Amino acid sequence: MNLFDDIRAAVLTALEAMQTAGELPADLDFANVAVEPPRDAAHGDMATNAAMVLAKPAKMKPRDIADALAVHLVSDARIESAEVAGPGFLNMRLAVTLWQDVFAAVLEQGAAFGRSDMGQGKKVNVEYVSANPTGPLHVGHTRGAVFGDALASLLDYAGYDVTREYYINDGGAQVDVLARSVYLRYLEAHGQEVAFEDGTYPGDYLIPVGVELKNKVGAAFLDKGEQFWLAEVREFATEKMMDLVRADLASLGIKMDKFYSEKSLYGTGRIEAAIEALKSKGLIYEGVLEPPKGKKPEDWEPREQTLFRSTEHGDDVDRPVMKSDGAWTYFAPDIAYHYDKVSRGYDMLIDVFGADHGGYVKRMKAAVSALSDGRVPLDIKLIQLVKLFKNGEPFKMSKRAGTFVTLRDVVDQVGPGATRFHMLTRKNDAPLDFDFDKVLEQSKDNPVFYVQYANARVNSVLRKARDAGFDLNATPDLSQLDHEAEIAVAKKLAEWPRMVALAARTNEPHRISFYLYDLASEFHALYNRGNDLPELRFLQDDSEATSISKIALARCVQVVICAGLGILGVEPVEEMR
RNA sequence: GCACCCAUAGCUCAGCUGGAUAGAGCGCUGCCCUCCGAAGGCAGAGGCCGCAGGUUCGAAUCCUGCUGGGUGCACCA
Repeated sequence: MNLFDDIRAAVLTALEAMQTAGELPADLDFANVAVEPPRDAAHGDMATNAAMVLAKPAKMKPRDIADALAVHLVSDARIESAEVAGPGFLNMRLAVTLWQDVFAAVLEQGAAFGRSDMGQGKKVNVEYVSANPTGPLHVGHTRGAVFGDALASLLDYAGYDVTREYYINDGGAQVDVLARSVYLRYLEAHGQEVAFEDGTYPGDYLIPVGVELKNKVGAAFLDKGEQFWLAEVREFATEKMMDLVRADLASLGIKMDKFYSEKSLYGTGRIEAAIEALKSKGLIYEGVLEPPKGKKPEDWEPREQTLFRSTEHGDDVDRPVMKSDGAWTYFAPDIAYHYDKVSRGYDMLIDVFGADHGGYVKRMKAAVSALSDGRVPLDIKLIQLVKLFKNGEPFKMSKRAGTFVTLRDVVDQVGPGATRFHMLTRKNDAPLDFDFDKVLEQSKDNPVFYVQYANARVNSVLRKARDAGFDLNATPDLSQLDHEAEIAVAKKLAEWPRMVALAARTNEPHRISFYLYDLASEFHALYNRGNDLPELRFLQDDSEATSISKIALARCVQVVICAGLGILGVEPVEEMR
């Protein structure tokens, strides 16, 4: 149920009535007619821009259209008044029963209130994290992980058929480095002194892997050349690292539907098939690229390479898919991977990348556009940096100094819920401050706490109601909820389905966080007014019936907050301690 | 040199794909809360939406050009 859609439908009906009455030309496009909450509540409950949008095509004055439209609208029992304002806005006041119906709808539909069918079951693939399998996930990955996961839930809630996917970069040189590093730990496990040179991973997390390798193969790899053990150690180490990654993700409540191995693209003809697909469209050629203007790489020299004509699909320059020595570039498996996603029948692809990968956006979009003949849109969301703070002081990370903060460090210190919520309090392309202390602070300026507190307060109300012996299964008389502060809550609740649709359309889960904060804020305001106005308190000692209806309102708030937290992947807290 | 992202209150940021007098939190000022609705409440001040043009009934939002910050720029993944 979306009240805004309902009222928009009423506006369209009125406009059509005007057409039959000859008050408006017959051939008009109503697509741009919108019904929105007015910025200032004093203007009314809802506003439409219909008169302004239609003035030009109808060759009429906005006010004339608005005046006539108002007459038609008020004949609808749901619309109490319609007044022309400003340049031609039509401000509507809705019957109070409509807002009370919102409560009824929330109670009836529960968590499904706000669900949308905009996705129409279309298949969406959300690829996120996709960190190299060379170590534990760190804070940088955490934000992308939370974002991608929340976005996936959001799209699911909006009616899409969502797949959560992780691309394992296990085909490149970095897993060889991993294998060599593990080999050193393996030697160490055998009691040898080893030196970690540049180009190896010195992290302690590989020590147990070295021991496990020893337990598995014994002394078999000692005093052997790399060609003897590299492939096997690589395989072993990558698996161990993915176990680590899976466990890290699980600590945040993230479970992928699919892990896709880059390595599986090599030697299976899949890369060749993808490039062939591009070739058949005339988008592959042998050529030499211009050197980049401005600062030229020192070792630049003209080389003939196999190039993808990505400029045909919006890129700035064509991109090499095969090096001059005949090996694939890193871009080639990426193309093959996305070709695979397209082939799996997705209607929409989303990639979540770190902001430092911004340079790949155009070429990836070009590849998907070419491979799907423009059928499948690819949206790439770039995730900005996380700046860590402790006690308000910037917390510098350094791999060498051993002060680099892992995903696990964060989750262990502040918990998965606070981590997730806080990571979603900024839009993805804005940098995020993460202060270990502030995230746990119990105050109004901490949105995590403020939203959780609202839910906990509802629980507290319910507890007290039970203690008072009220029958919580009784049918509430919602017509008693007519105070302006109570209706304000209904209005905020009515925005929820609209907000879900907006957030899903723009792929911006942070909008859910901000909405929840607003809703919590509205609820706390009502609760606080109970201090001065006893008749606004949820529990009315002298009237069980009144209490029951007010408790229904509190439950509605709880339902929507829990639905929202569910999208964000945050567990609601029962009570604040 | 080129591309992408960002620029909104003193600070940290929202801002509904073009709508009305641009919002929130912190900080600041003033009042209230000192027993049962606790981890605060109410009100106020604070703005050239980076700058300059353009598009139209209407621009923080779209276009162009600047300024300033971030990221990335054949063969590395």
